[in-house]
Order: sequence, then structure tokens, then C-alpha cells
Amino acid sequence: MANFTHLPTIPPPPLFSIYAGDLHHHVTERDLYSLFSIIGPVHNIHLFRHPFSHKSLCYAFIHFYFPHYAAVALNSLNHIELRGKPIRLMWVQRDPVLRKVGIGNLFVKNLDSSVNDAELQEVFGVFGVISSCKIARDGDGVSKRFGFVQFCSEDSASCALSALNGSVLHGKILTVAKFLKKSERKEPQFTNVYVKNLDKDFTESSLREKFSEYGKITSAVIMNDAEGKSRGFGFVNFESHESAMKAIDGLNGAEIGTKKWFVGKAMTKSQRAEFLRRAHIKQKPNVSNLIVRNLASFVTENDLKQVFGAFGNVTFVKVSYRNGVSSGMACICFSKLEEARKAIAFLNGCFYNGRYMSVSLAWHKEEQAKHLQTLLALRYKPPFAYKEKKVRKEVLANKESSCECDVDGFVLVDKPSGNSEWDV
DNA sequence: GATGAGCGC
Repeated sequence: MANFTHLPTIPPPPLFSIYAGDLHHHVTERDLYSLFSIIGPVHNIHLFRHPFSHKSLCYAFIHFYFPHYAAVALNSLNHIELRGKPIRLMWVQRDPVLRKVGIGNLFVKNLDSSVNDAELQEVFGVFGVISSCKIARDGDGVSKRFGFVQFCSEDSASCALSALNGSVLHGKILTVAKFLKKSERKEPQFTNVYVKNLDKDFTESSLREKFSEYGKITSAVIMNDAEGKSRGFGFVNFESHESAMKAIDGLNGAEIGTKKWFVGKAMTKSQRAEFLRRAHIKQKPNVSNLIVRNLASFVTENDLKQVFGAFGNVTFVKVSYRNGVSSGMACICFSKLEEARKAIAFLNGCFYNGRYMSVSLAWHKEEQAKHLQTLLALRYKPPFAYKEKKVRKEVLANKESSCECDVDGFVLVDKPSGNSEWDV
């Protein structure tokens, strides 16, 4: 019999209320009420909505009159599909520390793509009480073939790990490991080395010879074209990471034959694509581009060229027009970041043609997206005007949302009567 | 090969 006493366990939660997460964004209070009432009398449902747009935040609380029904609902309705998406149920746990400690959290990979959340729960549930489990899916709901199972106790998790790691499910050998955050996981150490700028007559055996002084090699190839001629690059795989590092250190930039070799870590196609994408962003930092907002509609590109030209060399001016009408925004490029900064310091907030101009550095699109994600993660509350604009953008982007209306500059979607709580 | 997100009146 296992000794449970020394292992941490999540304490029993309040027993009337269930948290429902991962909801499809079109799931409504009514959908939830219809579903949960099947089990027993529901006291109320709170589907959380954005305070301005009233779009669903995709999670809800379901309060039952009797804890018994809450428990039954949690067991029998978990992972059921609502509007085509499986819901994920948990006991309400309001203590954020307890929610985030990650007790008993397992990572499962090499799942067959047919395995769904419910089956994952069934297989792992034999070993203890699961607080949350799900399979990672892409935007179309296709399984990414890995998932997460979180047990209420470390003890159950370790039982499941030792029993199920290496076991077979639908013909696939599962890997079960403790879940580690990205920061806790060390990068897999590469052993494969890429070499380019080889002379066309450089052979595999000379390649092997050249690299073997750095350590034991498991394979060395030169890539050929359809006619069997060298394409001038190849791969050398070492037995150890240290040897691979030494080889890069020793041979990168070396002049061999008539060429200067490039030797570096071999990348997969996707890794290389990511690398190039980042390199591209670095190359074009875009930081000397300005966005000007709140311009009067009659301000022209020439006007702006004059005003901004006082601060440096303006290389590009573009006013944004929609249906032939200025939208009050413009992009202005300086040849130097320094000049752009000067223009901001001087012109941002200036009264110009009856309006206060806003002048700020333009973001690179991808960097801005990342920045926004970081802010969201920190639960950053943007300033009012900003939030309003963002909501409008979201609403416009979401063509599926029904009954949009514009009230006092706020875009409201599916505004429920009264408050957003839907009492039954 | 792969390592989420998540909680109020």
C-alpha cells in the first residue's frame, strides 16, 4: 500500500460549483443551462463575457443546489461536445496558487490521433482522481497527438506514470512524463551538424575524415542532385553533443579547398523556417517608422512631409484612406531612428489642424502580436480608448457574431438584458 | 516530434 502522507494533495474544493472551460465561443448561458439541468436543479450559470463587447470569455461557473448533482455532472458531462467543441470541467478552485502549482501534472505524447479527451480521462482515471485533462488540438480541432493529465495528488500521478509510460494505446506506445514548464525543460542537445560550401569534388570519405578528429561520427553524408552531383552541402552526425560543438568550433569558417566552410547546428525544415523568420525581423527592425493618428481628414501627405521633414529625412509618407476618405492615420518613415524619436518628442500630442496628433513608433506586426500576448498573460488592463478600439477590431474580425450594434462608441455584441449573470 | 490554461458576484 502506498504511503500518501508525505505527498502534497489538492484539498477538497467547494462542492456546489463547477468550472467549465475551453467552451466554444458561441456557447451561451442557455446551452449550458440545458445541458447541466439534465443532471439536477441548477441554481445559476455565470458565463463570463467581455465587459464591453459581451463576447464570451469561454469559461463559466455552474452552481447546483445540491453538491451531489455537481459531482454527478462533473463525472458524466466532462468532455461532452457543445457546439462541436469538448468542454472541460473542473471543481471551482478560486485560490490561484493552488490552481497553478501543477501538482500531479503529467505530459503524454505519441497518442493515436483518434484518442479523445474522454478516453484519455478513462485510461488515466484508473490511477486516481483527475482534476483536469485534455488533448492539444490545432485550430480545426485536429489532435496534436499529445496531451495533459493533471491528478489531484502526486501519488496518483506517479502511479499512472509508472504504469502507463511505455504502454500501448490504439497501437501507439505512449510516453508519459511529469509535465515540465518550458523554463524547466532543457533544450535537447543536438548531435547533427550541417556543413555547406563544400567543393563539388569533396567526397564523403574526406568529410568523415575531416570531422572525425572532433569525436565519434555515426553518419556523414553529402547531398546530391538528381544527376548524382554534389550540391555542396551535407550533414555529419556525432555520437555526442560535445563532439558536435567542438566540430563547429573547429571547422566553421575554415578554408578548405577553394571555399570557406560554414559549419553549424543542423536544423529541421521548420526550425530553419523559424530561424529565417526571426533573422528577417532582425534585419528589418522597422523602428524608424512612425504611426500618426487623429489627423484632420483634410491633412495631405504633402502637409505631413513638410511638418515631419523638419526633424530629418522623410523617406515615405502614406495617409490611410478608406472609400476615398482619410481615416486620420498616416505612416511616416525616417531614414534614422534618432530622427523619428525627435519627431515623436516634438509632435506627439501637438494641436494640429484642430486635433491633437498622436505620434508613435510603428511596431513590426509580429512583434506587436507577441507584445500583446505578453500583456494579456500579465492581465494587463489597457487604457480605455485602446481597449475600446481593440474590441471593435475583434468584433469586426469575427463575422460570425450576430446582432452587433454600436452604442455610444462601444460595439456591443449579443448584449444580454440586465447584467451578464443569467439567473435561472 | 510534441510540454495548456484556468476562476466572480
